[in-house]
Amino acid sequence: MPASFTFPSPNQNHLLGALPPGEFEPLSAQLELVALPLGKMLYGPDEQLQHAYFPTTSIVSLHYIVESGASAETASVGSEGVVGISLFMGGDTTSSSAVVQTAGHAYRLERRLMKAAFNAGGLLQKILLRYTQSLLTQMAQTAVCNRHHSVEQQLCRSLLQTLDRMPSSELVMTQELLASLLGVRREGITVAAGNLQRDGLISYRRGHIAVLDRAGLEARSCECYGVVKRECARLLSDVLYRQPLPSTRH
Amino acid sequence: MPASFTFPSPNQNHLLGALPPGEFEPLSAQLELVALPLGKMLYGPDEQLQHAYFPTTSIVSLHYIVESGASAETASVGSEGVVGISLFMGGDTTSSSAVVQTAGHAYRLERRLMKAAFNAGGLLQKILLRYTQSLLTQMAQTAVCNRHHSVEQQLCRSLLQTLDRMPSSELVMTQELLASLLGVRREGITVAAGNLQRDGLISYRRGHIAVLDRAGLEARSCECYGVVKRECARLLSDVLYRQPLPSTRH
DNA sequence: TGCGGTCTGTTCGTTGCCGAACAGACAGGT
DNA sequence: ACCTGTCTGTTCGGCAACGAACAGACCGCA
Repeated sequence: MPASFTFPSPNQNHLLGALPPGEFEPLSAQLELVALPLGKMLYGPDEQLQHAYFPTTSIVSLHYIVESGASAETASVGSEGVVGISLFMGGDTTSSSAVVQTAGHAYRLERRLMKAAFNAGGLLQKILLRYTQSLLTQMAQTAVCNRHHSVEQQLCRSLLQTLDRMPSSELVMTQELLASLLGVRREGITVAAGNLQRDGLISYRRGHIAVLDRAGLEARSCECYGVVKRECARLLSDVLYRQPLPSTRH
Repeated sequence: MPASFTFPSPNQNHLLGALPPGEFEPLSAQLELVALPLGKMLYGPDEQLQHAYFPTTSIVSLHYIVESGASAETASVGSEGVVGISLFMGGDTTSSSAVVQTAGHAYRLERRLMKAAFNAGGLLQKILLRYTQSLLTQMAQTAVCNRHHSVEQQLCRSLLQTLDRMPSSELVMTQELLASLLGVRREGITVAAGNLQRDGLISYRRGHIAVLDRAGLEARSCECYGVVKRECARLLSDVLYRQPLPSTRH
């Protein structure tokens, strides 16, 4: 990716923002801006998706619940992506579920309109395929990370990935939530977060985490954070049109 | 999926075999049958892919090597799929590598011809997108499996997945290879495989594993085996044309 | 028939995470 | 100001997998 590459302003969706005006205009009338509260399930396992969601300020976690009741995140989606891949890839359902991890907003597009927009070809189709490829990378890396990296490393990664999608350095998430995302015990997060706080990297109180030393977090994170971020940027940098959306939008 | 659904004969590639004659004919001249020896690396991390591979009798493992040197499989591809997704999804490279896990044959298609065939639309495009969706499921499930399931459960899953792609119940793989696929120590496989042999589910000698009790393996495997298999069948059952390829092909 | 390399079995101690249970601390509502 | 529910901190034992090192077994080849 070119050194000059930067992500678009964080209060819009990058995929939609990458469309040229001529392609965005017909779509804009079909998009509906919705608020996504923390914990809302956009779809569950094997459930017919009704909409695709293009997050702007929200973050959605794709995760899977095993028979024993434990769960694990397989990927997360923010303003750089879209939730509901299976609508255009085919199948209409997935075995995983999608849950709002950080409250915020998203544009949503009705099922059939999403399919039609994809099938129309154009830049949108190319962008969506590229994004799907980056999602593959993210899932593959999550698999590797779950196998080989410690809870503390994964916590750093998760915090950084969330931070990248937030306007401020203040994250709103409890240790309980972090534990369920990583698929570990809450106590494990308490210990790891305690270490990070002791060393001055973060500070937190009851569900609010402030990142004090971003570089420090990166140093203690596993390689997975960088791998996913670079790959995502590389895949999308040359298809992103990067014209800001009209400032009227939220 | 309909109860009557069965996979096509295992000595051909299911995706290619699903094409109607009119779509397969122009493609067939561009396909090249190649032998894939055990251990051959089809591509490495960030390496420009030169071909897409449609396995017939071979099995290819997609895996990632972490900085510490450890590795883990993120997905595997047999005759039900294709290696080289990124050629049509975009990006042309991935951060993972592809290594032959079971020797055999595959049809390969040169990079630009693969892109052209995909961009021509038609059933092939739809099939490839569906397959990509099933690959997403497989990777997500691998992530979850790595987090929550024991070595023995994962060993059972891995054996079953390999078995499904083999004509016989005789697998050719050392414990060392299985360990590197699952991303665990070889000793862990020795113990787990020892237990399975003691209980009469498998029997093995120096790199050859015979499955004696398939149902027993399924019972001791984690849910992931079934989830991936069902989802793969569901996604592909309604696009597979299922006309056998001419018997001249290998 | 013997040699050599590969594959498998087994031994230590160690460690990171789990499972359960409980105590304290903070925030927000009424 | 209180009370209640939620969030965080800490304890214990237990276990699965790790890391390293080595012994034995088997196969193929010379």
